[in-house]
Amino acid sequence: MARDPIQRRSKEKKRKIIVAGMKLFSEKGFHKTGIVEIAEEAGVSVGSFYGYFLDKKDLLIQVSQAYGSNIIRGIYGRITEEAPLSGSSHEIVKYIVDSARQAHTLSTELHREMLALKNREPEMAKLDKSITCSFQTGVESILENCRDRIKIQDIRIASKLVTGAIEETMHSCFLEHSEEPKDRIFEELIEMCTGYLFKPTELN
Amino acid sequence: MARDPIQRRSKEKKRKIIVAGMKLFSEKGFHKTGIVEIAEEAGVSVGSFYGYFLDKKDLLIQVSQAYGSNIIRGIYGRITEEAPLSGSSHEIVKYIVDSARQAHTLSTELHREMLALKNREPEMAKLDKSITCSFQTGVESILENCRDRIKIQDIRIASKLVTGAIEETMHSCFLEHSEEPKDRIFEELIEMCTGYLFKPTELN
Amino acid sequence: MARDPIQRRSKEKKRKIIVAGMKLFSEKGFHKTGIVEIAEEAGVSVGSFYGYFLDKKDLLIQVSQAYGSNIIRGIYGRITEEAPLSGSSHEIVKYIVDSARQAHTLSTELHREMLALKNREPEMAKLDKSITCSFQTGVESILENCRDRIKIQDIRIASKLVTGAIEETMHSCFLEHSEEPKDRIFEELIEMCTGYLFKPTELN
Amino acid sequence: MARDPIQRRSKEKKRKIIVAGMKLFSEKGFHKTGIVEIAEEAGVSVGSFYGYFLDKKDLLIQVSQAYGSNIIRGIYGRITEEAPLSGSSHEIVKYIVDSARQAHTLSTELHREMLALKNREPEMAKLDKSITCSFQTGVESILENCRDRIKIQDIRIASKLVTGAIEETMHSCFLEHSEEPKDRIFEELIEMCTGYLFKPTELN
DNA sequence: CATGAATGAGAATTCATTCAT
DNA sequence: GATGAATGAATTCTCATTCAT
Repeated sequence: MARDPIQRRSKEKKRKIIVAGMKLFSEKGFHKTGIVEIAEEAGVSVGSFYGYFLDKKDLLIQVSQAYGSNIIRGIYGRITEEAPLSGSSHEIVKYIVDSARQAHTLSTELHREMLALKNREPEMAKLDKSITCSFQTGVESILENCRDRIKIQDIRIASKLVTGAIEETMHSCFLEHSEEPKDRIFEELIEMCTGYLFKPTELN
Repeated sequence: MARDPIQRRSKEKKRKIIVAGMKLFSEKGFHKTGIVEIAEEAGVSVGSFYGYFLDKKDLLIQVSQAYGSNIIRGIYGRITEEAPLSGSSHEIVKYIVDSARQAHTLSTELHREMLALKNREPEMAKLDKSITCSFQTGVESILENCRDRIKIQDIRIASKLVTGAIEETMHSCFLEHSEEPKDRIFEELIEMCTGYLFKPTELN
Repeated sequence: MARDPIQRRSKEKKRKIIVAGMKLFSEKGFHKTGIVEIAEEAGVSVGSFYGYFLDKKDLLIQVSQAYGSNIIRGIYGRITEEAPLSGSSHEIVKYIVDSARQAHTLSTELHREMLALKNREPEMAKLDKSITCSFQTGVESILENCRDRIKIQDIRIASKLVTGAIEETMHSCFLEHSEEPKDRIFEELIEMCTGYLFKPTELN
Repeated sequence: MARDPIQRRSKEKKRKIIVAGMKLFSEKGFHKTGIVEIAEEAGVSVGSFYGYFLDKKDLLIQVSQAYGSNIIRGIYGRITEEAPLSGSSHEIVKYIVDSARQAHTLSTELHREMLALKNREPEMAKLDKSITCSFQTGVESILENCRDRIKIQDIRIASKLVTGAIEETMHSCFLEHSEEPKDRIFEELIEMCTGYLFKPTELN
């Protein structure tokens, strides 16, 4: 019966467990990390663990949510507000790509693990979706805000496509270690997306 | 001591185990599938399993290899030869996207599981890479073959980008169940890639 | 991860397991005794077993140590202090032989098993050696204490020989069931040792 | 159904298996040696193994018998005939001790393993007994043959005692590696036994 | 509330023995 | 007779979860 931490001490303990989980899931993966280990890392007893979390999966979900909300709040959350809408289409797309880039620099290893589990655990999938979605929504509203310079009809689908392409490129750049220079790849990515989304600039 | 099957019967048995593994890993995931279960599904004794495979991970690798080589041989392998090079740029890209689509229709669930494990198991990652690579190489050579109609400079990087975008779209369409109509998405995908790769057609 | 029992309850549990091991190893031998059986006999879960012992071999070692220290402390340990040094040489040797006899009445079956394993398990051999050694040392110091009545030069080697002969006789009397009357054998044994160790008595 | 080898080829095969068993049991111990391994070492199929032996234990027994009869025939068997009865009592005992010494030089490791199992396997115990017995009987008849110089009354018991002491000393010298010089120990052993068995020489 | 020892179902793996070819 | 692949019971060990203190 996971209790809701009311006192400060409790909250602190729960936080410690989440941090420990984040660290260990990242380092060793979900399946290879044991509860005892997590408790030790958090400086907490096994019993306490079950005071705050239903089971190991529950911890994973909360760890991922913490990670996810970091990304969402920290980066995608502000994507709309700070977008350089007055800039060139190239600049706008570059801003979007850079945002994603920042998000993925955060904690590659944990992301890896989340990805590894989202296909089996519905909670995980939901979370992943909400992260992606928040990115997608951000892009959508940016595009909405410069609808007159936009070429494509269905902003929804276009956003999906573009964010998908960006995400994938991030993964292939950060999780696998491709030989191609990252910067060249990102440039091309921006090129592709700009060309797809925006009307050609007059004087180009 | 994994014996190497020489005789027909043995080969057949090994194949059965691989098929069983493919099925169960797809349905329940690697971690939730037990050896006994696999053996039962294959109509084989546990002892026999260990006659052909070192352990469960060994089976996973071989299952994935089987799956991978299916895709490679069956689809990406022939991508270059059968590409409609004389068709319009749109048709060419459509052909590429459709190939990917076929590959992913094959065994979505297993692919899911492979993806889930490639981040922890080096063997798995290698395999995934070789599949992706075979696709990428196919696209590269197609582009090579109509270089005069191609807009982009670096075919290598462009292929990577395009195959990445296509793969990602496939996954988001087949593994997650997006609400948007698949066909619309694929159309847009083709649009994006065509616009990026090819010079604009005269009479457009 | 064999926990070291600090609290009373834990110690009690560990003791129970050792007793169970002692019993079963004695009755059925090391190889034919399973962990589950041991746990059941001890009234403890399998998990608990692994809480206190690294594995079955670890239990064997600790069982043997317990048994060994019983013998050493209980019998050989006091051999020097209580030896009837003022008695006749025959009485002294009789005392030594009787001590050994007591030691071997204790737990013949387990001793059997220890013997059976000392040739393969270094830990076991070490233990056996330390038991024998403690006996030998005891004999040495007794002989030291009546050096003037002693015939042989090298007390060390003589002790080794004598304790060896005594041990062997014990084993052949207790482990195998010889037909000869034990008492006659022990008498002769005493005779042999006395004659070897001590100068002949004047009035004999 | 262990068949009795009639043809030469069969006999040869069986012999090979026994030799293989002897080697492997010596090297790795009974429990850690597998049937497949034995068959391979013997250059024979697993099926064939079961053509000649009922099970692994059966092989052990036969291996031990082969080993035992080697000792018996080769050494203890001839002990009586070749004893230097005309020599001094010291020479006679020395001859007995040397015989035992030879017997134990033969295959220390296998003997070790036999010892390790004789306490559990009745067949094994029987065999060990028959070896010991053959030694004991040999000693008995030697003593019988110089009864006039013998001090002790009961030759039977005295032989048992003496052979026991000799055996034990052999084991402690060959199986454990005592630091004391072997030759000194053997000299003392001879001393002890001579003193016990024989009347003191007049002119000594 | 906290603790961490206890639990025991479940998982992987081995290997003596059989038997179809 | 010979072969060696097949069998599956038996064994060891792990670890998420509970609960008495």
